[in-house]
Amino acid sequence: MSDLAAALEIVGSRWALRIVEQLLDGPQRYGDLQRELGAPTNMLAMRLRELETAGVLYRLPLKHNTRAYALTERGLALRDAITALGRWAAEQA
Amino acid sequence: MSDLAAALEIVGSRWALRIVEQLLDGPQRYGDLQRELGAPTNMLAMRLRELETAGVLYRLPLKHNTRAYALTERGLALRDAITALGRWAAEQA
DNA sequence: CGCAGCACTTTTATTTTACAAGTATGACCC
DNA sequence: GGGTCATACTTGTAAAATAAAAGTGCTGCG
Repeated sequence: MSDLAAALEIVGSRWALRIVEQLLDGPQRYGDLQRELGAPTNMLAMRLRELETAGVLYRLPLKHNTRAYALTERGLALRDAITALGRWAAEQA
Repeated sequence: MSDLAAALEIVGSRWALRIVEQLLDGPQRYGDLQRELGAPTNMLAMRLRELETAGVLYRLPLKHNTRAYALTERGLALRDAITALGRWAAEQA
């Protein structure tokens, strides 16, 4: 399996990269992500679980029963790829 | 819609980026892509059609009834994003 | 004409995603 | 200490994307 294929196994599903992009601005809570992305809530929950076990992000406990999601170093390392894709879309003819 | 979301609309489906990656090595025929990628043939046909209308690749007629698929300039511009993703997967801990 | 290779299409099953509604937990208020 | 509220999910079901397998339509060749 090529490197690209390996990457897509982790962040190739529909919302994964968008979640990471959102978290590049800093840790955010579940409801914030949901509002910003407009992702279905069950998809968001599933992706967050997958990305957590993949070591891309982690849960950051806050007060009460709330928590925030934050990128690990491995998650932050996706910045280059995300900006590259964003730039590509932006440089439309 | 963010730039990233726009990019994923075009190359966010499961095989799209892998097809482009394969074509970065130069134009290839349908059967070659199929063998290299191991993609289902109906998916391959559908993605090629979509990527063609998106201006990422074009059909290059060869002899007989055969043709090759080649990247447009817009397709070639995806190289940065693809290598960034590949590098990310390769730098695993 | 019959056959073989290539580039697909069609059909059907399985998985993924979307949409809507419901549940669990704890804080806050009285 | 019971009711209400916000947050973070889960559950159930429908729609869509993907996978797997077989079939179709061209050439060109002998």
